Amino acid sequence: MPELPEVEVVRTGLASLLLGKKVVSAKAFRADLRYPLPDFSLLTAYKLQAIRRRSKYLLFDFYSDDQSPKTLVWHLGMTGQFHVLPKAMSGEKHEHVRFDFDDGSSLRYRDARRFGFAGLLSTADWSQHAWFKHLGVEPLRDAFDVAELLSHCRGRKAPIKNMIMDAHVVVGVGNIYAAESLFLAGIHPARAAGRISQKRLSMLVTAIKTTLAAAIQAGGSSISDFVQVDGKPGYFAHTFHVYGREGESCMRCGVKIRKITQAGRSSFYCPSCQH
DNA sequence: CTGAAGACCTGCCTGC
DNA sequence: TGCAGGCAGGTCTTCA
Repeated sequence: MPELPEVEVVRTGLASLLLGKKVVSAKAFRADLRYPLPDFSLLTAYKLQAIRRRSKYLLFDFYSDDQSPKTLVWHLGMTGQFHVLPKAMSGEKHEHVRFDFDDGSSLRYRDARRFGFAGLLSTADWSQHAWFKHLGVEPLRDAFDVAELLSHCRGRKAPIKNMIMDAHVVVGVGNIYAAESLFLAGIHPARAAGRISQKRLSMLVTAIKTTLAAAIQAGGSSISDFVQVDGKPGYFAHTFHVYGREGESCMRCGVKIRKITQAGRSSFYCPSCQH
């Protein structure tokens, strides 16, 4: 389900419901998702102190009075969903993990395609884990600027779309927001990254920040099966400029939107507005 | 090193 | 109505 904005919306939703609660029990209903799952029962009697986000990962910080702090790391893959439901409510289809808290609420993880994954790490050194060690900058931070992007693009022949979707370069930009950002910046998705002027890369940096921030503001736009943490369907209608609009008219110039395949993924663009 | 392609899974939509 | 085929938000591994 998620690109960065959706993960951020899930983060704030879960934080509003669960911070300060103590884990009474925690268990998985299968041994693995994408990777083997950790022993969630180790979190019993821990309290949830904070929920952070790095890239598309959620970081749940737990503490206890007599044991060292732990950080539960979670990636939602393509179809992962967290719901907070009453403890008594029965499990849903594809529910793989549940955490019960001391106030009677219950956090459930569903994931039809099981591309999600989780790990239980020490709070002191989670960032040294292989999942995080080589990640690029956060797109909404000041550290993501034209100099940073230029340093990765210089001399590269790979298409710019692949470059901005590469988590070593900048994190959190998925297929949908890559397409939308490139439209806003007027850059063709297949253009070689090393052959784009600094001025246009600068516009791209701004477009990525604007697009992601707007999507977070809208409550996480994109996904047809996006569901809010209270379990209610939470599909926020959102009009994209190019994503999913093959054959329809460009909102800016009227020319028909085209679709191509890059690195096995669909790319949408306006042949008149993007070069 | 770079870049492309395949793999992991299930659900849903399209077309015959 | 049934069923094969294609496609889907992400990431990692393999191969040329």
